[in-house]
Amino acid sequence: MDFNNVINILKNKGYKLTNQRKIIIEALYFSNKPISMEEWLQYTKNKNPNINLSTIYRNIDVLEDLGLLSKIRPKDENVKYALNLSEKHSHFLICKGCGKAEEIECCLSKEFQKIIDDKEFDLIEHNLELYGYCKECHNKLKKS
Amino acid sequence: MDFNNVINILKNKGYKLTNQRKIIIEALYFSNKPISMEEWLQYTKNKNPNINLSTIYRNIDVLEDLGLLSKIRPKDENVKYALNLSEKHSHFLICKGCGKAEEIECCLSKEFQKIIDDKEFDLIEHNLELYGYCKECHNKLKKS
DNA sequence: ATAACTGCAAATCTTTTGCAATGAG
DNA sequence: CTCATTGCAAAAGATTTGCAGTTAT
Repeated sequence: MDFNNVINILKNKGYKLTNQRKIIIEALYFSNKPISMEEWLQYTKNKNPNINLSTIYRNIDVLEDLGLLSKIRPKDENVKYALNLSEKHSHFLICKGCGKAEEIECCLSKEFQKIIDDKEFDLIEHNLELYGYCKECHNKLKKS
Repeated sequence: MDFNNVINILKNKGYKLTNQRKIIIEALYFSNKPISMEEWLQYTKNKNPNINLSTIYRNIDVLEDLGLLSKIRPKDENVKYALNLSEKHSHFLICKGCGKAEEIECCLSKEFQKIIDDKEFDLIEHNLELYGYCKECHNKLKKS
């Protein structure tokens, strides 16, 4: 999905495209990894120093309403945000080294599914975050 | 693992067993579901009205140090806490109706594992939370 | 006895909100 | 023109911290 698609989804739902909103979405769109609120604010302030924190928070609501936002909540760090651009249900492989996150498609194992079925549990949604080191960071670590 | 085991783990690491700490741990131990900070404080205040919020927060650090704490962070609710009593890596099936959580053992699917291996991603840890309705809540919902 | 622990109050950090001004459609 | 959006400042909520007094070992 390219950037204009995102903007169209926004407009089709009746939201206005303000300069701030465009920058706020760009920040996520052009980052190759989920970003913290601090990084988000920094990016946007670079493009428009007047952008206010509360504007970002309000746009989080907008992006959630559009179903375009992924929130990632590592155990030991602040929440991070990313655009959710694939229609398929997916999860992130998150590198503990460089922070890069890659979306991968989800498949709960059959064994898992069986356990859940046996309990007659009606599964509605799930959240899976995978942490480790990407190939590049792994190689760097080995060298040092 | 029974309650005394938990206390022994605590003492073996050199922590003291104070009245407050005992109550704080009891609250988690005797709850059949992960509890919010609010519920946690309420339980402890019932047993000892002087217990302070910051004491609970400080004991979170202790329990984490002991590797006994699970934090569950639903998308739309506050963090919830539970004791992590099984040695095996496991995850929670969390009921959106009654809040009850059941630990289940984890098994990432082979397909999943293959995707990760193909990327040469060095997986260190993962976090999986499953939400839905338990049998009882599901039945109740159907009736109404 | 003494080091760990706690309560309290204040500090810090994150997120939300009311309101008046601004700007997109 | 009109209503959504924004900036600002203040509020609310969550978590942490310094300190002096208390308690388990």
